[in-house]
Amino acid sequence: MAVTLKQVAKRAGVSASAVSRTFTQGASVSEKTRKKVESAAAEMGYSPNFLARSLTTRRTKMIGLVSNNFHNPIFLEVFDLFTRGLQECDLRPLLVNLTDQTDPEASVKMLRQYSVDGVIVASSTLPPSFAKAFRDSNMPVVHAFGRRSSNPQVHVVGIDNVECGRIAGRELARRGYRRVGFLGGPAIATSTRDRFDGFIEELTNHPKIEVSHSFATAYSFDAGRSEMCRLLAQMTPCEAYFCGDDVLSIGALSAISSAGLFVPDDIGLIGLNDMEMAGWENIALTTIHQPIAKIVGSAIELILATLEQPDRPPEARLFPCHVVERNTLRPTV
Amino acid sequence: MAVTLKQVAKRAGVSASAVSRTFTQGASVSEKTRKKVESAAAEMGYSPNFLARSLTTRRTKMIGLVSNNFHNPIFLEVFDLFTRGLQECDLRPLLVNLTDQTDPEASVKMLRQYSVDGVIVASSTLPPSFAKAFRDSNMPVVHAFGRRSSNPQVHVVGIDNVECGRIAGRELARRGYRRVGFLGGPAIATSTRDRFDGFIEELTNHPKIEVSHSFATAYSFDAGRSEMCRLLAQMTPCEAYFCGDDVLSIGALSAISSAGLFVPDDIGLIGLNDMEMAGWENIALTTIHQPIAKIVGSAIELILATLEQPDRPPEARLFPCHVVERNTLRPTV
DNA sequence: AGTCTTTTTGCAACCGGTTGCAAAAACTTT
DNA sequence: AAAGTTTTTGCAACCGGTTGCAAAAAGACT
Repeated sequence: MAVTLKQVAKRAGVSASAVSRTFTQGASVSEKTRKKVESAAAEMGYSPNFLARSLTTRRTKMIGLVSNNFHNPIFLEVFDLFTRGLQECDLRPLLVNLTDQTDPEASVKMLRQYSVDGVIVASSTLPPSFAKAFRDSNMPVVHAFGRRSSNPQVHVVGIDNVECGRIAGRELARRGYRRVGFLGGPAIATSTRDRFDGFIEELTNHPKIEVSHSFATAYSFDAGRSEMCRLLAQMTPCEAYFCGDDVLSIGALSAISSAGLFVPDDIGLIGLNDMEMAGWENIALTTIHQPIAKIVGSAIELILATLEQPDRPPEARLFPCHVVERNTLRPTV
Repeated sequence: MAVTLKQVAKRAGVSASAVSRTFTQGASVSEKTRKKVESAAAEMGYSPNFLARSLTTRRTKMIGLVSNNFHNPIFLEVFDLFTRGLQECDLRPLLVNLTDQTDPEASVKMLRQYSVDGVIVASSTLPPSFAKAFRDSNMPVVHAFGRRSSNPQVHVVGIDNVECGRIAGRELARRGYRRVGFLGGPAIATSTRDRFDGFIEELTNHPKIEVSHSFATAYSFDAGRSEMCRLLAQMTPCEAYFCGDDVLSIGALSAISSAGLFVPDDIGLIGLNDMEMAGWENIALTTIHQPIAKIVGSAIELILATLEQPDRPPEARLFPCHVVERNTLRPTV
């Protein structure tokens, strides 16, 4: 059906190689034959078949984009940034939705079968071993929003979740809260654990502050809401909570107002991410800003570099985060 | 690097064809050679290269998923459903983010170069001609969330936007509002126009109701918020508004409460989509439910059918919508 | 055991391109 | 004009598979 190189060659009265060369960067073709080929190609509506080409060049310009966060609105921003960024580099994202499955094997196999040039794992909940499975199968891989491990095996781009926990702890202490809580995401998620560790660590510097914690079942509105409902039903809820991320915070916010309480007067809340929605005027969440665009940009940059140089030693790029003050924490005392 | 069919053939002591046949459905291989091949393949970690295969089979099992709605949270649900659904059918989504570009040419070319088996256009704002460009280039295509046109050229799956406009009009009339407004999405979007037309049409049945309208610049929170701010600054805002979609409604909601007004007491609001967020307790938007999962499922079904039978006549599948009552319209009089 | 069927197998051509290599063509230089 | 140099060209092999076809092997039947 589609026009092939050979047909163009015939029409232009040249060899197949000549046609191929006109369509490959930096190949040697005279201006004269190039013109002939180009006009023949234009008349016939020819454009080269990338997959056939990839067979010999060993480059498909496809990147596997693997994620399991399809319920956190921040990931729409993430996908937007990734797809735009990749397209600008002339790469095509092959999207893989892991749903609930956390075993990399099937994805590794599938992405190998499609010969993707590299893989970006975009998830804050998957363990480093997940990304490593791609590496072990000889694919360039970058884990975006991943966890930096002590001896890194794959490229990681993200934030220092432990430090974010500290920042949150410091911020609550600074505001004079005396009973604070950690309302985390799923307890198995690496990001949750790290944020928790940092939070606890920071608050050991403030021995007078009472700290408690609990975990929601997912990074989602509903999970945040129901966990906060549970907490409010207890004898003594905390004065302020550090929520695992913004969408949990928004769920918590909803639970609090349903209980007839007010933020920040009755209960303080600080989130993490600074997703678009956190800035919406009817939410106005005080939160820790995660520089998503930088993370995504850097992940793309890193995957590109790794395509050039596959055995580049694994690198961890962590970006600093900062508090964005809005209306869910009381003013400093 | 990767293991090839030939290597497996050698190891198993059979011909290349034998190996190929063990990995193709319904090919004729004896149990004995199949076993030999399978164990050799397992030892060497072989799995067939899909792209090389596609060269002869003319099937890549890749589907282009083209969208321009990366700022409306409902599209995260849409992408989740599409990716899951396609994966279940053993198809891979190659994601294309159109950003602001509305010219299909580049996407058509690119997806042809990658030999995708079919294309799903997921957008409520692109015109039918966009999807048609793929059809014209001989690719099976389904336009999800698209507009049904009088003589359909491509498959369309979605809702009847005109009817939705009518439903909204009817609902506002039923509640006894006397001055109502249409706060639409971008005026060029087909969905906006259709919803508008239906709304107006319905309200001509109620000559005593005053109707006005305006358009936001995008289907986004900010656009909804600023348009509603503008409306509230006018002499006489309406008693109730039909917003182009939920995310616009939520923006409008925010503007209203910033102005110190209350919903539904001072102003009524009805949205469209019934996205997850509309049900969040602190939003509780009365809205028209669009059956997204059905639309996506049906779009996938239709693209599958079209892969089998490419010249299947274009079909329009429109699903009925209904009002979901929450807290943003006053009770019926 | 010999003949006829059916199943399995390998050969070779092909899918749509790229690329090393040597020959041909186009320039330079003397 | 001949020789030397550089650029352009086509041939043929290859990338990793699939598939039509005819030959070989296996099974069924006298």
